[in-house]
Amino acid sequence: MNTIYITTPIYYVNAKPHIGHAYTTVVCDVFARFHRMLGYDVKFSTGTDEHGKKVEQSANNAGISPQTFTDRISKLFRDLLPVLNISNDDFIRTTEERHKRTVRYFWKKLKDAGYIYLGEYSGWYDIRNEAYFSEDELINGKSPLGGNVQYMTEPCYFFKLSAFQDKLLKFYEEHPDFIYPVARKNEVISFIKQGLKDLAISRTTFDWGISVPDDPEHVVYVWLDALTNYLTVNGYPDNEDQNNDPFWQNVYHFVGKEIVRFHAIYWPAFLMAAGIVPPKRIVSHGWWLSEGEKMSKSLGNVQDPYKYCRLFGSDALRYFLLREVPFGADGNFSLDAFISRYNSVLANAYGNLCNRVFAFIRKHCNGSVERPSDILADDAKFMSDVKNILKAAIPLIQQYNFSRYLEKVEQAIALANQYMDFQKPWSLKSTDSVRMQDILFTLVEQIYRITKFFYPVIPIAAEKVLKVITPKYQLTLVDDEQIANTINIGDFGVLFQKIDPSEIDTRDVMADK
RNA sequence: CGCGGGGUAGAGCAGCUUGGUAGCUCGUCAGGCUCAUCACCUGAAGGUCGUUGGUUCAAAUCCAGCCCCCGCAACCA
Repeated sequence: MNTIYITTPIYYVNAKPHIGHAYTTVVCDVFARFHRMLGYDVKFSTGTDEHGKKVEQSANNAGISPQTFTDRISKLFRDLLPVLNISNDDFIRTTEERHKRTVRYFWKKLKDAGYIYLGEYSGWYDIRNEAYFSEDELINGKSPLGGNVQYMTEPCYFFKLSAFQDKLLKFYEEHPDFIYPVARKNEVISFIKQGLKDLAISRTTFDWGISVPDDPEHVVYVWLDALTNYLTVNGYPDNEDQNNDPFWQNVYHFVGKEIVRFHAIYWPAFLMAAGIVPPKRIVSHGWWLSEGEKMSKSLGNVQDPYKYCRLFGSDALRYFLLREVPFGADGNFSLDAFISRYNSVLANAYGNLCNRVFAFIRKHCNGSVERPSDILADDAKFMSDVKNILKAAIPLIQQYNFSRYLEKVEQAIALANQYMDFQKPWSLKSTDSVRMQDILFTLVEQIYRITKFFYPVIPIAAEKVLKVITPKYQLTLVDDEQIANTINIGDFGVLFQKIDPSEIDTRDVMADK
């Protein structure tokens, strides 16, 4: 059996989830559902990254302990999952015992292999902002953050990243699809070619982190801590032989473009040092602007995924996120565009198609249609056109091209509407009820096929439709499944209620300040 | 010479890897249908594909320069 292990990044608990977090998670969920339908054994994880100085400070500012603080924010991320209808198998928190154990084991592994050494970190330290800067970053003798600086040196563990420069470049060459898209890969390569310095992987200036084995003065650098979550979820180190693990061999890390470097450089280097094969794919997506501008709290334009789901349903948000922007590129999230796509595709084209066909069968065929004994040329063409379009859609998902995949699904929907208009079953009510039923059966059968392809993106609506057609529907894309020879259509309401733009205001969907 | 992304019909985008009738959604206009969520179907108008030059029988697509717009610049999620 084919296996695949799909991960979201673990989200930093410094702020509550916004549309960007929802996006990454939804992308992974669609990818996961799609692969399940293709018969893959899927492992799909997400979670929260909870250590680090920023979290410690935020907790202090809020007057609560870091653990209480992270419990609170982590819950917001966890609670978003059912709201978005996410089918994850695991939710990992870096503050969990299982993870701390993995990180310490992994650290020792790197150390025993000789890739960790104790050294000194020095630089210009901004005391007020607790951050180091290099000489050329200083502005008029002050830090870029405006604080006074002094030259400081502190003990620090380093990872011998410099030893991996050539190995990484060789690895990319041997695995040309490792980083998607190509633009990001080129960035990574040019970054490495500038030269890799050893990486500081411990801190002594704060406590909120996983203590370094045998040296509790230090806590593990948050990125080393965070990246290791992918191993924790996969059962490491109890399941130590990751190189022969079917999930690890097929792990896809979906990430935002801002963290490609950590996943495509540091992470493979850490793994190589520990004797574990690097992940199979780093798949990077772009960022969302909000109403044409960078999302920011001060502008008050942070799009709130909870509010979209509450107002329009998770299917609608999932559909919009995947359809609006070509995967990999930046996109603009606007309420107008959301409503426009929702109305034209979900309500008008697809929802109305289901409704007109099902309502017709209930009104004029006593709710039941039989498989036709005669297939006319028009029917055959319609069926094969739909089949060909849907078939062409499958590789698009495997290329992460979600928007073009949905374009294909929409093309198939348009074909069905065209077929019905052209065949005019309503004109046959009193003249040829057999032909009329044949047309409707053909339509239902194609709606069934199309809906299965729509399922990974809009699972709730799709299951409603499939269930109306047959209670024994199968969530699979592999076989050219035949539906029953008799179809009974039960009660069916409006699938996607149209949105009246005049009733919705951007204030209804922005996060509270 | 820091790195990267982008500039295609009124709006928003695809197409560029593998050169060869410029496509989609919304909007506009004109028809059709009346099964359906005033939905659906057909047709039309509208683009010298940022700019200049080059390669080629042929360039939105390849190459070079230029002009705008937008991100990112190593302990930072």
